[in-house]
Amino acid sequence: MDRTRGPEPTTGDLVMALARRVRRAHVEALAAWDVTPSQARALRVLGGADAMRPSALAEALRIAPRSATEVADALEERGWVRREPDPTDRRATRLVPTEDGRRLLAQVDDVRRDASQRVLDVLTPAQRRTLHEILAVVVGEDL
Amino acid sequence: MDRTRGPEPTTGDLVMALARRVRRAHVEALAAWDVTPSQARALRVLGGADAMRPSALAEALRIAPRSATEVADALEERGWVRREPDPTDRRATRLVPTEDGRRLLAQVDDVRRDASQRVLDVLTPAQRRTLHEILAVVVGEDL
DNA sequence: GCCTCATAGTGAGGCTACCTCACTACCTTC
DNA sequence: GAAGGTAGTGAGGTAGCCTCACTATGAGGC
Repeated sequence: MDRTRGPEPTTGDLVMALARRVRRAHVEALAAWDVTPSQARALRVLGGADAMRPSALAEALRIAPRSATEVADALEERGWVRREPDPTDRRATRLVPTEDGRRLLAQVDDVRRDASQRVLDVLTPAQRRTLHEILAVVVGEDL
Repeated sequence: MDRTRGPEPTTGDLVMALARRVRRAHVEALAAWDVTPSQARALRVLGGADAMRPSALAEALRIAPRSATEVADALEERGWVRREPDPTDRRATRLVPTEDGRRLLAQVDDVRRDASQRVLDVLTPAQRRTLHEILAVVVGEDL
């Protein structure tokens, strides 16, 4: 027995620990483009459709609508999305990725893929596959 | 083909997504004790030893020494750890969990375990075991 | 047409959990 | 006993969330 160690970490603890490493890898990898992980995440969701309302973005990202406004602000400021008035509802706004945004998305996606790969490279390919599958089950559709 | 979806999420994305859910479950579960997840995490590490220096805590948690000071402040303020002068080095401080701190740790650990279990309950027991094992390999010793 | 109620987005302000940099007090070594 | 390293912390900053309150607009009943 090793009395100097506390209770065993829960699976939740391990998830959190791994997430911190992934986040750091992403931050580092994305720094060159002046993109934060949450901006990249939002851009990835927005890139999946032609146009999207902030509220839909919020739902997909599982964040508060107000927070979606915030990330949209950041993306707009950097020229990666445009805000257009929704022709069918004058209260609403459509978030539309710009050409720059789509270009960035393509580049950044590879970089992020590499970064998380590096964090996981102590695993065998089979373990990586299994991990991915199990996570996909828990997480389901949206990020 | 579903043209409305963007690139497939990387394993890293899935880890981050799951981590957000675990974090929320923890926040919710711990709210009753006025403990934040990071405080619980630190307390768990501190509970594994009789006394620990802030710098050692920082290393175990993989955060900057300055940030360890911060979480130690929070734990001390709530009466869960004491700062004692290190008798062997007058620059140093020893962080020592109080009786209250150890009691809290015991209670909170169960609550956290339940919370992460709930997030993962769409998985079969075998999948949960596999997930835990694989994560343990990646994360290794420290949180 | 008007009234009521709901909905879309955002300003204001707050929080956690990190960070770097600069500084003081102390230790170690020569 | 001076030089250089180490322990902890004050000051100040950031990302990424949150709630609450507000405005502008839409939609249904009468």
